This record gives sequence, structure tokens and C-alpha cells, in this order.
Amino acid sequence: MTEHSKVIEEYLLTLYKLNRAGEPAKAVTLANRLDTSPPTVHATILRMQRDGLVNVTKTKELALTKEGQSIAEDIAYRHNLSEYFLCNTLGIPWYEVHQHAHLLEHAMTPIVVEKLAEFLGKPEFCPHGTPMPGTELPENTITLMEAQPGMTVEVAMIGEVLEDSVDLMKILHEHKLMPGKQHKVIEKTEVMRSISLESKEGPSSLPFHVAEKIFVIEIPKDKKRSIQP
Amino acid sequence: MTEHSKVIEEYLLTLYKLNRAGEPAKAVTLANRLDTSPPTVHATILRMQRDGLVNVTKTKELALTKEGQSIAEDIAYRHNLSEYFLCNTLGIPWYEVHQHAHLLEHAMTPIVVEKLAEFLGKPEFCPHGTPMPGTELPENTITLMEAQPGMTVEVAMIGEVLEDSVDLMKILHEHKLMPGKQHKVIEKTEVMRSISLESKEGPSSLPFHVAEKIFVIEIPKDKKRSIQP
DNA sequence: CATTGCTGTTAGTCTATGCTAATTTCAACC
DNA sequence: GGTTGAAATTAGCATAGACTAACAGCAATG
Repeated sequence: MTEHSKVIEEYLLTLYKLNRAGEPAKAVTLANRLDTSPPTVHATILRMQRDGLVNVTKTKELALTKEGQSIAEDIAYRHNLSEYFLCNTLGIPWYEVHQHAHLLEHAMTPIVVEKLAEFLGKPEFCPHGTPMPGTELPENTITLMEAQPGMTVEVAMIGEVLEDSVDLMKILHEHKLMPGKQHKVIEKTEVMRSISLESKEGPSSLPFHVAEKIFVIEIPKDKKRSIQP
Repeated sequence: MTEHSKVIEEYLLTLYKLNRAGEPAKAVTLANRLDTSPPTVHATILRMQRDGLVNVTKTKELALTKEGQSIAEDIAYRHNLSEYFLCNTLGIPWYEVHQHAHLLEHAMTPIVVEKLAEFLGKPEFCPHGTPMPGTELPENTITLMEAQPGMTVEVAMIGEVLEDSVDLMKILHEHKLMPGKQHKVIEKTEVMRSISLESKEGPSSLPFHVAEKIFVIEIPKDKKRSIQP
């Protein structure tokens, strides 16, 4: 498992996240996510193939090799661990940690990772609720899009795609749309293509495309804490 | 103050350290310290000149510009802060932290630096005793080479050049040649080109070229703690 | 003064990353 | 079946970093 450049690590991590989100991993997608031109992505993928990190299927899907997968998991772990540290130890707001972790994740030696994990008490989720590689969300997790009006749900995870926009994250923060908080689904209006919610903090509404990326768990009526997590 | 590559940051930091150590900053020195070929160093220095980071004097000395200096200090601070964190928070041995900090120093955003410094209580020295930029060693600091037989001294700082060799650092550690520890100078033998010391931990001897890089403070007889820091 | 030897420079290459413009592929749609 | 449009590729270039080989500059030394 040789060391790879920051760029390669980014590609690996992005492929890993696409996989986990169940999205098809194509070159275009990488180009969009990484804000890079298609030719550059193409050339980089060739190098990654050469180095045994990915395979390209007949349908042009990108699949991580065993080694690519294992490196990607390592990076994801370093990323999540960094976020946890920045948030819980240094007190940087949870909606801002992503960008800082983005740099740190490529600069941690195995020893630092190990010691930091011990120091933090081996956390299993990052501040956005993303499980560390090896850990899973509860079985009954659904997206906010799938939640029905009337349900009370608890936020489990803010999809990683959303983390890229600090502005959006800040709004989620203001509406207390963060892991652990409970919200009641009021209604889903097709016309507005948005969902309205209500929590202790007041009402909020979310466009469908955002609701799709927020993962929640239904809270049975009797366990509900009168809307105040 | 634009962002610069890891490579440029390394060059800046090395120049800064040479300055502080009072050593002439020439291209060859950089080539040795950075383990890079002279032509590469040459080309890189041209880019740094172009970008207003260094000036080259008629005698081929490299001088940091205002901006270069300020960036270098910033990197040095991040480096020392990282070392302090790795050592005091994560418990990584002081003689090993340098290499890990070497990566982290290039991956910290200003906010992370600020929050980390607060968390650590704004330390003024790294685990090797190197003062943060802006802080100085006590006036009466001398090198171990300058210490006379009979003197009892307290280690103040292990010169940064020595940090590069983990093996050497480990030996210093075994002999308790670390900041805060007291040692008595027994003798300096020209023939062996080494200094013999004695501490609570027992006797040790150091070659001149190492002793030159260890900074100490003389402890007046009456303040001596019967050799046991 | 001429030679030795270190330092600095040039020349010539290479890889990793990037980009734009242009072209090819291919599946989906008319 | 042919057209269209997105996705992939190719061509052509640029910059940062890095290397080896070769050469130039200059000071110290014999």
C-alpha cells in the first residue's frame, strides 16, 4: 500500500462516497464533484488503473479495487476522525469542520490516526452522523423524503454531498437539522417540491433535493420527547 | 499572502530555520537539508524569487522577503504547535513528533491553528524547547559546547537539525537529554571530540557536533537540585 | 599563475496535474 | 435507421517539481 498523492486520495475518497451513496461512479460525476475537467479526470483514472486502484467496467463504471477500497476507507476514517476532533475537541462548529478536515485527512500518519482515535474514544460517527468505515447506520434509517407527514423523526446523518456547501450547512444548523435532533414532518408539497417540518426551534421547510440527502429514524409516538431533543 | 505548495512551504521553513540558527542560507545548504538536487533547488528558488518570497544577494545568499518571512513564521508556528499537540495531548514520544508534525504543518487552516492554540493554552515552546516565532530563549542560553566542565546545566532546546534523525533523538531520550533535565558537565576531550556528562540517569557522552546543537542554561550551584530534575 | 574543487547554472527529460478545443462513441429518441 | 446529445477520448499545451550530465565561475591552494 504505497502512499498516494493528495489528488489520488481525493479521487479515491470521492469514489468511495459515491459507492456508499449508491450513486453510479462515472468519470463525469468525478469531474463534477472534484470540479475538474473531464480530460484531466480521464488522465488521472488512467494512472489509477495503471496503479491498480480502480477498474473500469465495459459500461464505463469505475470500481475500486481491493487496494483502492482499503485506501479509500482509510482516508474516510481519517476525514471523519478529523471532523470529530475539530468539532468536539477544538469546538469548531459542526457545519464548518468539513473543509478543515479536507486538508488534515491527507496529512495524518498511521500513528497519529491511532493515537487520535484513542484520545477521542474511538468514535463511530462524525459530527454529521456519517458512520466510520466498518460501522453502519441503523437498519430502519430512511431519508427525509421517505418520511410521511405526521411522523416524528430524529436526524441520523446529513449526507456528505451537502457538506460541501457551508451556506447550506449553516441553514441546517439554524433549523437544528443536525444529528440527534427530532423533527415532526408536517407536509410534503409536490408543487413547491419541499417538505415542511416542525421542531422545538420552530418550523422549517426543505427542498426535496436536500431532504433526499438527510437520513432520519422514525421515533415511535410513545418515545417522542414532546418535540424537544 | 497567497497559499503556497507544500514544497515552497518547506523551502521557506528551512530558510527560516537556517536564519535562526545563524547559518548562511545558500542554495547548496537547501539542497542538502531538503535532500534535493542542486538544479531542482535552483529552479525552485527562481520561482520563489518570481513570487516575491526570497531575494538573492550578490554573494548568493538567500534572504527571505517580508512576505516570505511572515509565511515562514506561520509555518514554524504550525509545526511547533503540532508537535506540542502530538506530544502533550496524544502522548506520542517527544523524539518522534517531528516527522508527524512535518505533514500536519501544511494542512492547518488559520481557524484550526487558532483553535488548537487556544486548546493547548498557547504554548510558547515545542517539546524540543524550540521557541515559537516571537518568543526567545533566555538570554543566558549557551550551547553544550560552550559549557565548562564542572558546570551543571539544564537543557533548554534540542537544535532542530538534530530532530531529523529519530535514531539520534531516541538516544538523547534514553540519556534524558531533553528540555528541563539537568546534567553536569564532566569533561571535554579534544581527542575524542566529545563531552562527557552525568545526570541522575547516569553518565553519557556526546560528540562535539551534537553538543553544538544542544542549548543549555547554567544552573547556579545553590539552585542545583542534587542532579535530579 | 594555474589547478582543484565547490557552487551555481544550463540543457535536456520525465511525471503528475491541469486546461481548452476537437473528435469519437454510443445509447436513446424520433 | 438516422440524428442528437451526453460522455469519453485525443491532441496539444502549460506549470510545478525532480533528476542527470555537463559546463561555468570563482576562490583557495600549491
